[in-house]
Amino acid sequence: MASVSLTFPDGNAREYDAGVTAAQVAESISKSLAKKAISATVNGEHWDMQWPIDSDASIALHTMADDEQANELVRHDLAHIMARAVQEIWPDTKVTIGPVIKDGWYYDFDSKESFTPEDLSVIEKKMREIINKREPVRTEIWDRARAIAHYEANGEPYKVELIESIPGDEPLRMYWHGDWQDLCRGPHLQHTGQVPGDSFKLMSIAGAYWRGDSDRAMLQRIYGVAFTGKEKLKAHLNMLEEAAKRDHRKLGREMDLFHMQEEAPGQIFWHPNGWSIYTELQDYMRRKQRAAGYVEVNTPQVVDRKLWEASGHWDKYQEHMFIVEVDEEHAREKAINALKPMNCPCHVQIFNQGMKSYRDLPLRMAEFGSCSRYEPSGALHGIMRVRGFTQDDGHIFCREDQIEAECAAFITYLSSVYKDLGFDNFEIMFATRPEKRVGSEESWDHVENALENAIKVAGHPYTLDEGEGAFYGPKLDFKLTDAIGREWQCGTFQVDPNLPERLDATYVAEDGAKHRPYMLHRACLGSFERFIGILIENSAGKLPFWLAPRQVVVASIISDADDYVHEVVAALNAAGVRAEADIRNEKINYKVREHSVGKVPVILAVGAREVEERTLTVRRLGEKQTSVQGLDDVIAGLKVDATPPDLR
RNA sequence: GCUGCUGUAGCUCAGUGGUAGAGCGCGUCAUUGGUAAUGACGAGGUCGAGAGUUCAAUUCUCUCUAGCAGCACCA
Repeated sequence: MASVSLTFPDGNAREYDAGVTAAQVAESISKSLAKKAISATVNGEHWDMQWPIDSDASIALHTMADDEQANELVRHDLAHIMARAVQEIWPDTKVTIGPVIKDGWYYDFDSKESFTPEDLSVIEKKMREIINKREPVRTEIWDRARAIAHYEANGEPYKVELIESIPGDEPLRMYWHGDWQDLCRGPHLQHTGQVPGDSFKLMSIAGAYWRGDSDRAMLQRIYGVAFTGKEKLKAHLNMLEEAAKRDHRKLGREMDLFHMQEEAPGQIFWHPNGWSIYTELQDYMRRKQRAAGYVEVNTPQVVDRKLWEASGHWDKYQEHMFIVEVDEEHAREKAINALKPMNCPCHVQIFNQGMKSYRDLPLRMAEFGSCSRYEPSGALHGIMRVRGFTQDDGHIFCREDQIEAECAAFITYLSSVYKDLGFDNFEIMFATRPEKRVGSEESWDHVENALENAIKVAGHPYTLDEGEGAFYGPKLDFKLTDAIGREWQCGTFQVDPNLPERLDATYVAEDGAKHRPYMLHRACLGSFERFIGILIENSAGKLPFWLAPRQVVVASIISDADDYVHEVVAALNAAGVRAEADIRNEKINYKVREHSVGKVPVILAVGAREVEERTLTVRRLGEKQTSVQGLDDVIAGLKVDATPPDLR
């Protein structure tokens, strides 16, 4: 019999009969390892304990201590165990797919009856029973005809469809957890008892389209989370609780920032506190973009369809547009307009006024552009996804040879803004030419190179998103990471030769002839609405002092201090600090609690001592400790805190 | 838009086929207190909108609307 040489992580090699399984290898080392082992890595591939090894290879055996492999297996086995549990409880249920995702797994089912949240604990209980049976997991390779016949006989049409979409030469692997069987690439654990029964939880039920296609059947998806130990599950559930506490919709109410109501779905009523954040942020952005060489413009909200037809939006984007029909009493013709969903066509109109010379390029045009988009109702989410929003929009009109420098400058600008706003980490996604595209290969080469070079000059790591660019040009998307590890796509940089063409934008070059400029679409925050939502959740409502709507409350302890309170408030306001007096007839404990809940960063308490000594007792949000400081020192310090980062 | 769930006082939520309750908040009064809730009293609701069933609907049914979770979209 042929033999194979297996090399272990410590560098030692051992000979085995060809076709040896990882389980047999583990057995040859020790009984306890054979029991504890969950899988192997063979030549870099995650390997089931049952799979045979036919040629020389490197091998590493895994136990539950190897988090990466253990998580994958536990979650994947739980997907199968859950599907088995569901089919045992509701035998008519048809199974589809159940992949591992971040922190857990899901499985999609087709079932006549809809699952309820109460069903989750029933399913969980059944899953634990299956785990406790410690039934073996086994696997076989089947040919297609047998597999299809099997699933047809069992009334599992989705599995049949899946098999038919798998390339013909690929072997089909079948897995059994006890008697329950599923088509699966593997690997899996050795038996169901290897799944820790106390480290998973079914989370929710939701609809999901078969194969992610909104034209196909709606299935029922059950989500679960799972880890290798119960402490890790607990930590995860705590994190979810923390995220719920930070929810901008909850904080928006508690801090009295904004509200939304039924009469204006997807649009925001900004209250004084929220609008203070908004205008502070906008003032900051205005200074930043002016410093970056932009001119600011403003364009109309209601624009005749003719312009949208010319730009192509009428054709491609109409279902997302608010159409405004004006039927004036004596008008012969009904005017049909649309609220602008984007600012770009309007910016081209400004560019097109008068003759532009190559000397005018690059022309950087910015607008805090209010856009209205009829987003699908299910897409709306607090102030993060709305129908009326304002972009920190900008368009750079330039020549092809200016793209690289403009892109590099934008990355610098964006880094500086994100850093000022408390986000040190962001990721760049570089989306390149898609299959369906316009323009010459040569021009795509140039433009893609320009973007790639710009990223390299910035020295920033990036991820290639191949084939995901627009049909007319490549783009960069900027994703920032918040305080609890969530990612948000905010900034974008897109190269567009198409719209200048459609709207006939030209400039006169050195040769005296008219040429087509490129148009670079770019946004840094994305929209003020979404970005403020992210700021709120990132800071859990404890915004940096300069952005906080209510910066200081001066609270009296006794009414004899009222005059001094007013004096301090006036002095702070004169120094550019948003301060207010709280001279209500309440105890200081009550005032401290109320303003702490309201996320006011600084509370200045004033009693007999402070009046006497002209001092203030300073308490910062989140700190138990207070300190007594002189009036002038406090004002000077807070004046600095209240200064936006770009003005310090 | 699709699947499922939800809509009761400003907020968080109980509850019922015979037109409603709690806590917090709000108002009034008393209390002048030293860093996360002083006490008493009081006001406050077309029970999301419309239709149907019923002697009677906040409760049951349907339609609409808005929100929530996910999907599909996306700044």
